Amino acid sequence: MTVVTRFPPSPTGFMHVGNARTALFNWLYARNQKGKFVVRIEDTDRKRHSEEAVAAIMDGLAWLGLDYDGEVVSQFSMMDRHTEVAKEMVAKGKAYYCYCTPEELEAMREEAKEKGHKTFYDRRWRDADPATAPKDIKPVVRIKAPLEGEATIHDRVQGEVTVGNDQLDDFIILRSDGTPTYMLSVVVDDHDMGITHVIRGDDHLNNTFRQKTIFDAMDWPVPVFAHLPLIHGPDGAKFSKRHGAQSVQEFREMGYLPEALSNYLLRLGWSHGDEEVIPVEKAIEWFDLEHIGKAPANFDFAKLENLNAHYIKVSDTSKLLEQAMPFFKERHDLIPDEVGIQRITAGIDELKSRAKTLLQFVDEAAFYAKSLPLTYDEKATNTLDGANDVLEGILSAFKSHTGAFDADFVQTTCKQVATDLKEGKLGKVAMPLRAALTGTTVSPSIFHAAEILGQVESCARIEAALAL
RNA sequence: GUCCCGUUCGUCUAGAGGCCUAGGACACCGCCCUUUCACGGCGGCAACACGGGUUCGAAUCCCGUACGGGAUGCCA
Repeated sequence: MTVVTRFPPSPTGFMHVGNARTALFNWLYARNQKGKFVVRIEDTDRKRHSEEAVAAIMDGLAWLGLDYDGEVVSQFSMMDRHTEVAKEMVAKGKAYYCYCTPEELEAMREEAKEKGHKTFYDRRWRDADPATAPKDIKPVVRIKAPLEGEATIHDRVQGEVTVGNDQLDDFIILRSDGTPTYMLSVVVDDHDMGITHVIRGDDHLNNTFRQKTIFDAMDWPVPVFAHLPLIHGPDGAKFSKRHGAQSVQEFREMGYLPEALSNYLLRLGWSHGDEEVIPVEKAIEWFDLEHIGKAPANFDFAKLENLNAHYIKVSDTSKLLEQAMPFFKERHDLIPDEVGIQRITAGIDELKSRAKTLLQFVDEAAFYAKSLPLTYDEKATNTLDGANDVLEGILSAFKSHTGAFDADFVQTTCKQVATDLKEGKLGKVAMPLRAALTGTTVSPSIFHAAEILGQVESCARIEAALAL
């Protein structure tokens, strides 16, 4: 049997990291099992539906590298089929029309709550005579849930879970306007699409028992279920905007690499012994349902950042540069030209090893691509202040130099100037040079940076700093 | 209220009755490297929620308590 998993987002306008993780787990399981991974947009609620919202989901999937099989299914487009199934259930005596108004239902719930009972619908129309139906009320269709006994599901994560049937009410499968509810649509679609494994958030665990009654009523095989615990914010509360970021697009904007986010999300709740850094090929090879944890996990930005630093280090240079381009524009109003890119590439190892995010990477690489006049931050200005003797010393040595202009030469020069002017304190020389060359006080090895900038550009930058 | 699920270092986790003096990673602290900030290397701090069982032996099995989370919609 071919495994078929699914990702069924409702189009909310962005892709929540929790959703992203669910998608990732489904995708990994399908790929591990050489099965199929399908995407179905849960757009039956037309009020919420919009093309942009769908696009945001697809964008998130693409960014994370989660490719799907077949066409994206719109649940809305399957509506006739859902309605048909509901009618069939009525015909088979598995469901019935209920003429209660929302107001009546509300009153029912209120009363039950006061008496401390379950706030269930009291099933007053379950066995009522259809002849007594009011003509002016459009009915809903309710399922006939089993009245006694208990139901058990064998969840691959949660284990065996049993709930008494007295906990299930006759929930609505068709609204009074004739549209199907989520509970019906999921089951019909999962069946029709041949979904074999339902991997989703454990907020659906209770719903599973409701859905099972539909599968049973239609005599359809029940898929394998695996309910993942939810992700919480760093403080243990529900993960939301106030924690800094909640959608994958926000993480992208913060300079995280998709590989890092997906590796992080994978380890949040799933493990493979002591493995921490798990490239996607290994993830596919190793992924299973058995090692998914049962406890909810708190999101930790520091650990994500650490993984991100790792993936920046090992990432392909041209790919990294491509991803960094928008950030150069955004943060430095800079579009690195050919020379800039050459210099950045020459210094890429240091740049990579220092950056935790693409934002940091861009900030530290920008000086290579900038042209005069540079802007100097406050610390750089202070460092430059009163350092003209040092800069002049370096400048004259640079200008009269005729051999290879490399890091060794620059370092030797700085040491000489330090000996001559600063009692051998290299920092007193290297820092002003750094400020002059980069406009900041933090950068990779300034000796190496000078080599990359070259003799001409280095001299020009020193002269510019002297002219301040 | 009722039902369901969960609980190992600050955080993510390993752990399937003896391998546990509880392992790894991140964070944190210290040292080394060093022109800055990082990277890197080495070392350190730090946990089985609580109470009862079962067993020769329990982080691992059972029961209870506490604390978290979820469900209880003509939302998905």
